[in-house]
Amino acid sequence: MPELPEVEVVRRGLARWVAQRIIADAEVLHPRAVRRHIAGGDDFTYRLKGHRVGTPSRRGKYLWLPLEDTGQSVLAHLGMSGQLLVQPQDAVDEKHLRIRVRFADDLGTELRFVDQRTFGGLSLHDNTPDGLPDVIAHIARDPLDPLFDDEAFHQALRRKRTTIKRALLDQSLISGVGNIYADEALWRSRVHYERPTAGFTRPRTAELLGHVRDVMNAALAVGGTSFDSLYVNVNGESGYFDRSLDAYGREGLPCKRCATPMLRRPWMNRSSYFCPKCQRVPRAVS
DNA sequence: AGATCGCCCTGCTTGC
DNA sequence: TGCAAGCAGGGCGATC
Repeated sequence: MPELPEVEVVRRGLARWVAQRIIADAEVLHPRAVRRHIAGGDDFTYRLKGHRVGTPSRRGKYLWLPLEDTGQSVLAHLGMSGQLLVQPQDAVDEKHLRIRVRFADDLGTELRFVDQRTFGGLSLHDNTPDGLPDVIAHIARDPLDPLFDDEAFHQALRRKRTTIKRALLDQSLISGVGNIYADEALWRSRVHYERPTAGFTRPRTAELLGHVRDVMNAALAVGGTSFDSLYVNVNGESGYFDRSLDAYGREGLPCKRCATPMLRRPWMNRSSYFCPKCQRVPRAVS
């Protein structure tokens, strides 16, 4: 499942294989894949035609392709199962192919949005003066963004009446962190997922942010290897998840620090994995 | 107004 | 073996 590192790998692939190409045509094969484009699939297709793709950008789990000289961008979110693939034009359609984009050149490849569960999608939006699609203006900078403000994040934690994992998944506070990286960073920080954020000290916030960055950079380094010349790879089954995770999915397995069996707890209609010894449940706060 | 909850979706896994 | 429930879960809109 794509989180920030996987989306960044996709962005780099698009920069290499799609940037500067002129769109000849697009084809929407499933309306849900463009549900965020309010005017609908035909309008989406019409507005892409004839425009040159600029440099792909990313914030958190969102990425976008600017259309040069339009002030607009094609926004993409991969959701749970989305892939952006650069495929030969004559390759057989994927079972869950949702959108196809053809180019006005003779490179012989096209861009495909493939998505089994259709939680993701593409849409076209005006850019803000910052060059950001307007509908994601509320998304915070991500922890790999040089302009991410650590101190502002710490102060936001102090102000909130919430718990740390909720805060990590709140894309308006910090973006790009999903369930997996949240559990990994919390394990590395020895912090329980239900610890109230209001009591976070500056050193604790700093350590947590450091671990978020470390685990994302480690994933990014591995994810980069799964890229090849034809694919803009978003392969959730690639080796990283099996080899490098310390917490996520390790229910019943020994903690890699203290050998205590790891636990899984239902949390917000999903799961939290943690070590009951390293990550103590915080005492209730009044 | 900030926090919380339910829904969207499909394929694989699990259990009876 | 077959069917159904469970599970994966990001983001957004509704609700309290």
